[in-house]
Amino acid sequence: MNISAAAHQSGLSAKTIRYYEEIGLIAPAARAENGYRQYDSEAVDDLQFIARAREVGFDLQECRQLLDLLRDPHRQSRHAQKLVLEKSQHLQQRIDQLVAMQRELHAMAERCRGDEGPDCAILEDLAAPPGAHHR
Amino acid sequence: MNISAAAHQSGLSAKTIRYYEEIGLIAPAARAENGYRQYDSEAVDDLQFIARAREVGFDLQECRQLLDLLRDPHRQSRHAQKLVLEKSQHLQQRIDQLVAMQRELHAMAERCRGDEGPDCAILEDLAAPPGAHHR
DNA sequence: GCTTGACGTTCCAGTGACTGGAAGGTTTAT
DNA sequence: ATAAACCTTCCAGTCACTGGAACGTCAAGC
Repeated sequence: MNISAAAHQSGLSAKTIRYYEEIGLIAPAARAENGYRQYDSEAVDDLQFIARAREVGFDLQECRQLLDLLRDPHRQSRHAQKLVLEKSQHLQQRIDQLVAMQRELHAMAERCRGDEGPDCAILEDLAAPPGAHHR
Repeated sequence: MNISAAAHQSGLSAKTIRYYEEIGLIAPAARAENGYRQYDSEAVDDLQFIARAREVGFDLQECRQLLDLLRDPHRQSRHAQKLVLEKSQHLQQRIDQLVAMQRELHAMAERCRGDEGPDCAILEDLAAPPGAHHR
């Protein structure tokens, strides 16, 4: 299987697969006589595994750890669970942050008349946020 | 006022302020005789405006637009509102994404025993996500 | 006057996870 | 023969900084 088929099957781009190989996240692909990379179903499994881990929010360093666990017959499932739990907590924090931002944006947009005139609650808020105290 | 005082007042780092100057987001600061950058309260206002806009999720390109609006006496508040509304919608999409990820992580962690053994629902899920159909 | 430490300056490199593009080789179909 | 759709490598750029080197400046204490 050539790289673009592997890309299609894994949902990654060919560029991304080459990049993963370059940084050593996956083993160098076998090569055909013409120099083209060849992928078998095991290689595609790895790519899918990574794609899936990326989708749920793991960075490449964490993908590496997960792959290591996947390949380790003596692994302990609590190690994987720890990774997931930590990621889940970080994600929750990030979500809380974004929700707070979103609320502020929403509140700003509400207070802005949004007309042809120059008076704008948004710009005022950004210049002197509500709750900031003046001298 | 030297750069570190301006940094303190705006909540940005000195590095970041120099960077903003370098990319032309803010006007080059006045210089003292010794070459040190000098900031007056107007300059600090700009920095605070940017810091605030960054906090609610605007990227530097959008900060530039907001600053342009702030400085334009003939601005129309609907332009600012449009920026905020679009940002708010993007943010909501991102939040929805992250919440979906978080739910999946949570579900995975729940199903994993998290013990000393190698059997791990997490790694299985990542290898063959629930809902994926096999050949 | 000397040293020390905390400032300030510039410039260069690196981050993460790709993405785009150039310049070229290969394969397949027309 | 030629076009298109692949593949290859390598280099540069993205975004918003951050770290560090190498150097100049300033204020305080001895």
